[in-house]
Amino acid sequence: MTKFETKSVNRKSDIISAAIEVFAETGYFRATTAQVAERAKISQPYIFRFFSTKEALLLTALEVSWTRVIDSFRKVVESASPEQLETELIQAYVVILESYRNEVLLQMQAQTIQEESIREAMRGGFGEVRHMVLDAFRSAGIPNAEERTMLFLARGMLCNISAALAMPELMGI
Amino acid sequence: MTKFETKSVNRKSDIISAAIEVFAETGYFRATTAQVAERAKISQPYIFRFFSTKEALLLTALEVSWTRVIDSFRKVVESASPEQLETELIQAYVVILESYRNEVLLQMQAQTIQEESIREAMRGGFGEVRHMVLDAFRSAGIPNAEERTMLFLARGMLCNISAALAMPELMGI
DNA sequence: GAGTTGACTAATTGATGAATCACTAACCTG
DNA sequence: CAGGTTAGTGATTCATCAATTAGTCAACTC
Repeated sequence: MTKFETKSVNRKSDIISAAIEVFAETGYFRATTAQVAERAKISQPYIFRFFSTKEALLLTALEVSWTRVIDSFRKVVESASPEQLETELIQAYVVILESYRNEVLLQMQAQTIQEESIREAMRGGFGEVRHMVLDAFRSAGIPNAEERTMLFLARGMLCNISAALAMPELMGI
Repeated sequence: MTKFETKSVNRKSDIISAAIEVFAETGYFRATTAQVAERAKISQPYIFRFFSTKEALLLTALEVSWTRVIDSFRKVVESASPEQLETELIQAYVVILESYRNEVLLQMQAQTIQEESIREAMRGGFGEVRHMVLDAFRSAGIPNAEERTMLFLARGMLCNISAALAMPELMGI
């Protein structure tokens, strides 16, 4: 592990973190690569050493944000008792909403981008979460697992909006 | 009603309709006023006779889209029987999702725009819908009206995502 | 310690966009 | 029909952005 490699890896994740912040705050299309670079404390062209296009950076940022949710839920699924499963999943999501608000805001933005590569990434992330929750509900012997999964996801999406618009009256958790 | 006034009104609503389409398809920040003008079959500068800024046009487009939902729900609330209330509200929303997809996509975009004027418009629209549904559920004697309203809204938001990402497996209606 | 490699940036490019300006043509009114 | 008003546009402005190029400098290699 040379000094170079270490820096390089850090730079890449610096850029991703900066991109998540700037994209979430400003909006992906309005945000500029110069703003991302400034936040990451590098020069603007240097972003393109790690990401061939701005869109490639967005896709990586989305992957990070979905991994956050999926890993968090997986831990709950692997450890929670059947009775506590749904409660703990909800708690895990609340933690994400509070600690990684920008990642959620970025996912919400990406939901409306009509670009096939991005829609694919979003379908992938959403589908994986749904599948994991559904399997977990079934394994826990929860009746109407299909319906309960849908309601769980639906409440999550309403929480997103509640957080994004600062409407606490919608946060029914 | 002179010929002038009539034309002028038509132009304005032409522009709004075009803006809803173009903003929804392309994304508000990426979409250009030239694209909106082309869709409305007018010149680009002429947009600014009716809307002082691009953002003013967005706000008007959002108002139109919220009016669509609110008027539609009001009709249901004023006519439906207590037993059929929720079912008919859901049906009304499905119609909107199918017939005015672009307006819904625009609302979804606006949910993530961190600009106070836009957040205010979104809070206003969302709040009015919530209030109307909650009152109607209470008037209909539905138990746990608060909770049922939340679930109704939550399912609606999941339907939006299902439609936006083309994930029919999420459409649980 | 000459030469190579890797980290990083300044300067530039070629497009593009919101908004303004200056204008024409049609219409309407007295 | 003269003077004023409305509908509408071409051309321009000034700013901005993603991406490229060409390069600097420090560190490692042998």
